[in-house]
Amino acid sequence: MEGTGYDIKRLFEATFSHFHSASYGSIYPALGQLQQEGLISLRVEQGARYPDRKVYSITEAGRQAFVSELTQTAPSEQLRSELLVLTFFAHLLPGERLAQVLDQAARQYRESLTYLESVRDHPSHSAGIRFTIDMGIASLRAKLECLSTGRDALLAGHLTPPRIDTEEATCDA
Amino acid sequence: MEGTGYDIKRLFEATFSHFHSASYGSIYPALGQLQQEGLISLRVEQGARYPDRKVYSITEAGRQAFVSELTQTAPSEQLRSELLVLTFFAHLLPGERLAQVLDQAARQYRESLTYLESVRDHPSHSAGIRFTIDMGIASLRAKLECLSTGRDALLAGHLTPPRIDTEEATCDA
DNA sequence: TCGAACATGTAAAAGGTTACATGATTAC
DNA sequence: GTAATCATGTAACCTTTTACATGTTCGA
Repeated sequence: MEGTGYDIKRLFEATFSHFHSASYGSIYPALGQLQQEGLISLRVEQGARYPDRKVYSITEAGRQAFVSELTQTAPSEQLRSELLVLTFFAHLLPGERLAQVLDQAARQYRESLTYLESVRDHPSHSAGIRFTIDMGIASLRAKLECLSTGRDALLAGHLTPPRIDTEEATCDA
Repeated sequence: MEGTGYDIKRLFEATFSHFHSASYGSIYPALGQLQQEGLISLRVEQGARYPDRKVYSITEAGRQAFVSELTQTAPSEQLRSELLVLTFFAHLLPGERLAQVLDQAARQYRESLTYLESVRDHPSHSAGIRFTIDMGIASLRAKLECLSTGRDALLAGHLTPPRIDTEEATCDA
């Protein structure tokens, strides 16, 4: 339960990336504030190598505040998918662009999926972390399947003028 | 292709809700700005009933700008799930709280799913819209399945002290 | 030697929500 | 009569990202 701002950034990129993100611009100020509030403590490592490391650890007060926060707040969930905005207006787009975007999305999903699958069985992972990863995996697989099932219907309905009730995207079955 | 700010809000709530959201605080200023830029035009309906309606329509310039926007930007996707943050730290939480949160999430997912399934086959929906809905449906179903499969493992691993390598969340199989 | 990784931070700008302020109408 | 729906908007606030600024060390 200790680490630097840099470590936190890496943690976000490695383990949180499929459900949360944070940049240095929010991490470093937050660490400073938490320290002032006594929720984390600071130890400076003046290593011979690299710049000074500011290693933060959570305090007992911090742990309590964290658990209290997790316990009190109703968990919200927000997503903002420009991919789906795009497909929503698929009829306005040139078919090539649409195909390109769908394929690019599939590639990214596959990449994320591969990554999550590769880290899933790390023995150091708690059940909670594994569950979190499983949710990501399940969701990605579903989206990939939907993408591959719906792709042709989307592109086909595209070459004809946008007739609304002739084609079927059979992802849902 | 015309409507009021109020209509847009409803559209977001009804059709966009599973992948985007917007509040009046962003819709109304945006409409004002778009109008000044000539991308949408304004017609005021002084109906006998209700306050004046400001009905906006997209202009030809606006349509071009919109398509251009959709074509140029690489679609980003960001989600922020406090539910998964919570499960990530499941070992810190009292079991009751965890169960309550998981069940609440399942309820919300089921509700969204029911809604999406109910609107999916509207004949007025284009293939693009249907695809968008299908992605939502697929994703929700996967998450629900993962929730129900993983729930017991998460809660079971919970009563014992957080031993890390004894339990299995078998959502991924 | 050159790029990636290590390491910290700030300031400005962007983007968004919440809460407020107002008021008619319609359905129960 | 009272709640929901219709309808518009602003201002303050909050959160977050982006871009900047700086410098070392390690591996190829």
